[in-house]
Amino acid sequence: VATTLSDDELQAWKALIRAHAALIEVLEQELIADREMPLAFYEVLVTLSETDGGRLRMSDLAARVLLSRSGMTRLVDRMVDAGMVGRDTCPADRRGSYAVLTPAGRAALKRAWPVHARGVIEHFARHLEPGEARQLANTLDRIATANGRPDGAASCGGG
Amino acid sequence: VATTLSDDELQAWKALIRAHAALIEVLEQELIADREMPLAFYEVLVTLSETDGGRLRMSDLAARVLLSRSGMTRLVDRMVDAGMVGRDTCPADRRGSYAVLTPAGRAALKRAWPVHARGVIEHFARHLEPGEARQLANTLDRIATANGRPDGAASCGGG
DNA sequence: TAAGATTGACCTATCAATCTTC
DNA sequence: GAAGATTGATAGGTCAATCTTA
Repeated sequence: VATTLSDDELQAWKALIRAHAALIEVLEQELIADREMPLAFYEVLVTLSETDGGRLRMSDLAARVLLSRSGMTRLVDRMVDAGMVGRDTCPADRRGSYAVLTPAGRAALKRAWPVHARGVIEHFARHLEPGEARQLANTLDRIATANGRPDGAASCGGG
Repeated sequence: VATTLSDDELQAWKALIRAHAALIEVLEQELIADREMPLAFYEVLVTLSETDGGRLRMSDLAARVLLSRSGMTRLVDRMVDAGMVGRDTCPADRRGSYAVLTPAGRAALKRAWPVHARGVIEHFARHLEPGEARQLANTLDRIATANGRPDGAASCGGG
């Protein structure tokens, strides 16, 4: 392992910070402007919609959306108020609680998804040259995995 | 401009989110564990140290560290409490206020920098193959710049 | 009237403690 | 006692309003 940071490496690290900040900011603004929905809501809707039955235990949901458990409790509170998800107890383990997509939640996702996809194309994918997307995905996935966030799920602190 | 998102593009975008989250988390934890300093303090110390005289107007500092003006006021409040920076009025424009590195701030940066650099090597640079750093810096800088965050400075909302 | 900085009100995240169930 | 979820206390951020100076 090298003991010094090359200029390219430092530039890459700084560019990662800037690119991330810029993208999150613009995508969130567009989603709020078009659909009055914060990115956090969108992430939860997408994550639930990818599961069978549109339901997930609170802990699992928190891990996939990179949030603490208590943070997820509060995020789901807000989404329940907005009518997008419901809560459901699980018969097998009565400690547990499910977050479940409501029909309104599915409808909201259906409307929000084109807005988000267009934003990702416009602000991110459009600036990649042929082959760069694959290369970028490869590199960043390797880094994420090496630091404990493989593709499928993730662990996150919180109580 | 394409109207659909390829799988590679979507994977790259998701990997960017995960890599960023993982890196920020581990680097912040290490800096706090070793130096009891949050990453935000570190960024301010580095930014000030790169200027002539170790001083910068509050607005300039906010722009470079990607924070709103009010956010920077509060961050500097905490750093003044910690003894790392001071405030100074500027004689030319008495509306303005400078944040200035104190000797203790310079000393804190001197101790924190090796910790941070080691973390960036260990968790980021170490996983890049030869040439990848340059490629990554190039790609991400292009995206950041296209979205309004060129290398030098940045604009940020806030009042 | 506008610009720089701060303050007030509020939002959303975390950590630690708590409640319920296993 | 341990695990899932929630709640209380608190940290740190934004926006809108305010104060001072240009």
